[in-house]
Amino acid sequence: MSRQWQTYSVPNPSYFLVNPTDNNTNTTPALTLAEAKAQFIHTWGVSGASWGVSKTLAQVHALLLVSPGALSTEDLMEQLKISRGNASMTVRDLLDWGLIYKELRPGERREYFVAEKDMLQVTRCIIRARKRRELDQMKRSLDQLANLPGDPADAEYRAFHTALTDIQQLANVSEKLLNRLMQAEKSWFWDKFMKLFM
Amino acid sequence: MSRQWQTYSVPNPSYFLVNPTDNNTNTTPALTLAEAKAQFIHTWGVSGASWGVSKTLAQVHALLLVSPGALSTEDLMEQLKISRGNASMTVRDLLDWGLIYKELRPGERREYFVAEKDMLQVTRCIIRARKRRELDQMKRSLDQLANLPGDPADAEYRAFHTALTDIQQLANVSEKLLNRLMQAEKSWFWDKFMKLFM
DNA sequence: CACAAGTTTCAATAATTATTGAAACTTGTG
DNA sequence: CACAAGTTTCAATAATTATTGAAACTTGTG
Repeated sequence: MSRQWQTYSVPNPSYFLVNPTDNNTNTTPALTLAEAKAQFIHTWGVSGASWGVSKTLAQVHALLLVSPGALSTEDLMEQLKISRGNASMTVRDLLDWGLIYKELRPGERREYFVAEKDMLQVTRCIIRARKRRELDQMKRSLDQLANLPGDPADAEYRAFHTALTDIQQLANVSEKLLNRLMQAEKSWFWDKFMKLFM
Repeated sequence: MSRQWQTYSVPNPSYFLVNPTDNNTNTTPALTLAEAKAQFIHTWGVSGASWGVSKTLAQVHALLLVSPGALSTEDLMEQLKISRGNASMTVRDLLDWGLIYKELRPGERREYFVAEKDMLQVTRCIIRARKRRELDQMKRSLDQLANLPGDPADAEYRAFHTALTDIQQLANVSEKLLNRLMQAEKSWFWDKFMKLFM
């Protein structure tokens, strides 16, 4: 089993080939489930990195998302080939984001983790965390700059003031939109929202 | 002049103090315009870094946004204290994103750059570039994985398949929402959109 | 309270990403 | 076509960020 996971870090070009161990009949899948998982984890890691999260964080999340049961720190270390320290910190981050939960098993000291599987909920968690880190932080900085008094006849001042108020306006709209998305009920999301926008 | 810009790289705590060169009457601003600009450029750089763009890219963009006229590569280098190579590459990136324009002056070989000042347009450019880099890229990878055939009685397979189709569904909605936002006319944006969401 | 079975922390290090700066290139003009 | 005034490229380096792994810590149990 553990051999199959090595493709997490080094994606294997044979993904795109027919599984060499089957007889190549047209009913067999081109990918085994384990290969597909590995590829998904890789993809999710790359996507995560292009957002601001570390590759490992995204990969742990991906692995838990596609795992039917809960996994322990030990499992994560082994399957993703990461160190104990890394696993511990990553898991803590994911708990903070609200993307995974601890699962305690009676009589066991070891902790297990399950992913939040409801994608709408996942989206909310991500929006909440990123909004706090990026938008709210920025709004605070802008507020004290936008109403700097100055001479409206000065082109330098006008350019500055216009740019800042425009950005503030945009930030306000974004904030409201994000708040709406976060509150969204499943039904609201799929009904009103989807129908409106398509 | 050039001394004032040093706060771009090392934010100066005196931002929050009354300008020591004025007489501290209550009609004088707490910040000079140059200080406020420097602080804005710093803020925008930090925000940019928490998205996926380099600090320099965000700062060049910020500087051009608050500059009433066009600036040359030389101006950018001097005001942001960056190297010629860095300025050249950053400017090219910003041109690619569509966030700035070249301004050619008859009889001069030197190139000048102006920022797109319409924030709605800026938003569109950013959405377009990021969507292409992140969402479209991901969708492509997921498509080939989501319809992997398998045994629906296998919990491993079910978990994988459910997670992937859920993510695809979410990606589709996101794509449509982003497309809508990109098409949005100014009037549509402020009327329909803002009113609906507030 | 000693110990076993875990988890967390954090300094050192590895990996990645951004930046510099000099050399190569481009382009218009006498 | 030589030169001046710029721009671009890219290998070397600096700066930043992620990861390791060993030591410190925690917690439940005999």
